[in-house]
Amino acid sequence: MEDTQDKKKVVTRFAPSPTGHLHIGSYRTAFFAYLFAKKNNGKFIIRIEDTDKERSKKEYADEIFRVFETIGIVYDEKFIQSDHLDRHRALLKQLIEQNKAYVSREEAKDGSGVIKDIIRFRNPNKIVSFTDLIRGEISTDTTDLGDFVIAKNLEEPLFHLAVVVDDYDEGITHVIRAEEHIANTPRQILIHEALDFPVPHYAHLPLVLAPDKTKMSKRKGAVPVIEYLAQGYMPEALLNAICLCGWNPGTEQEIFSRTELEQLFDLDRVHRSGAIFNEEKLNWFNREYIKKLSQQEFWDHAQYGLNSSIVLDNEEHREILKKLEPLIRERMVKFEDMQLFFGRADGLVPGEFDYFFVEPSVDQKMLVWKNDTLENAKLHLTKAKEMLEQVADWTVESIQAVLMPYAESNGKGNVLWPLRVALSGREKSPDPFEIAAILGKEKTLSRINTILT
RNA sequence: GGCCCUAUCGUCUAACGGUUAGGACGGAAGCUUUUCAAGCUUUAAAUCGGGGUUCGAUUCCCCGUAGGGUCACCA
Repeated sequence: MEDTQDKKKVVTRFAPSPTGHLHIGSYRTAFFAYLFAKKNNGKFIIRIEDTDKERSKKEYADEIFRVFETIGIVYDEKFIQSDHLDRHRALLKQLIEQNKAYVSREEAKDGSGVIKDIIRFRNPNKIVSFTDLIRGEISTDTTDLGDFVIAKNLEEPLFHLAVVVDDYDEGITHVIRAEEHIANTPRQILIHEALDFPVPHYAHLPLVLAPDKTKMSKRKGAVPVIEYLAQGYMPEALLNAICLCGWNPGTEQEIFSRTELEQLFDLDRVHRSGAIFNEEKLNWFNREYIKKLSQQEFWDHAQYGLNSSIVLDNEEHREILKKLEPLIRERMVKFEDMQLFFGRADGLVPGEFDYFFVEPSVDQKMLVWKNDTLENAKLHLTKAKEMLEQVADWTVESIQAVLMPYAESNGKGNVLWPLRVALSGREKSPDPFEIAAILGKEKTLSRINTILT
């Protein structure tokens, strides 16, 4: 495991600015930086870039930490950029003293006409090239950039300076960030050189795109990751889906454990082109992960989406709920769907499965299967009732065993449809055997009876 | 517009220069114990265009085209 002494330990970072909710794209960047560090036995740090005091909000920074926590991205260290303001100022001063930057009196760009001092970097106007770990050689003639601004004034250093100083101070070896930063890299390399800091490795990740193939933004309906979590997507599923957007290990495997990812991930298999995040596929991932949950785990999660008073306020109903597990598990996309099945806390929105708890009102016309008649439907129901009364061992299997021969000789639809409707009152539901088994003998028979009388 | 980046099914993607261009999601059809869901089977669907290089290009090079990113006293 021991690396050669001269080989520096890998340190990556995720450096968001807390100016809004972070979406899939940002967390993918974070996760890739994390995975790369893990893969190389290195360190992953998070740095909140809050140099823009007007736009940065503590609540957004808190949200990032909270999402990291629930999603399970652990960082080895965390930094708040504004804590290092003095250091940034000192180096700004140093650059000016060394004549590598200068104070420039200019009219404010906001149109106010105010004349003030800003600090510009003395651009050596040369070709800067670097090897991007994902894209290869990228070179830029920095002459086009001019003497770019690195501080608002002596007291307020800006992004480019702060990033370079912090990356150096925090020992960052690999800057892994989104593609939109490619154009910033030459500037930052110039500052590294001016400060006599070693230049880190860079890897620019492709963008996660909105469905219209442009950069994701709130305006285009980018869903904050915290929102996905709130909807009851499993963190593991979310991360799995995020991770496979722009990267894959070259095999046909799609479901990965965290450990597998930490071993398999590599920058050289990250794509160069942007990708649209496929929410349908996220749904599929989530369902796959739900399937794998133990009973206990399933209910721990399901608890989250469940707030139906009709279910929770009644001991007997809570028992029924437990029996419903297989049915809801195979119908559920995300845990928020518990509300779809069982209604909301206020009881105003009905749940799809309410009939398991409360006797449904049944539309007589719905009882009739295709071209059959209501008389026949009732006849079959009567027969079914008689047969069911004889069932001693009330399980799906025995109920089915008793009913099926009759259904087969009289037309399955003709018999089973009215029975299912009688029990559920719905056009769509699980099959009558399952409903009957969960309802219990007594309720099943009484529901049929209600229809018949 | 300048600079930079990118280009395989609708979407995410696989393919030492040699494959019937593979998989997944989604779609369609069918099967299964009516309907719903699940499951199973089958199926449609792609190498942006033009030139090279080569015995042979999805793959390498060039030119187009298209898309994207970026051009702040934001990050």
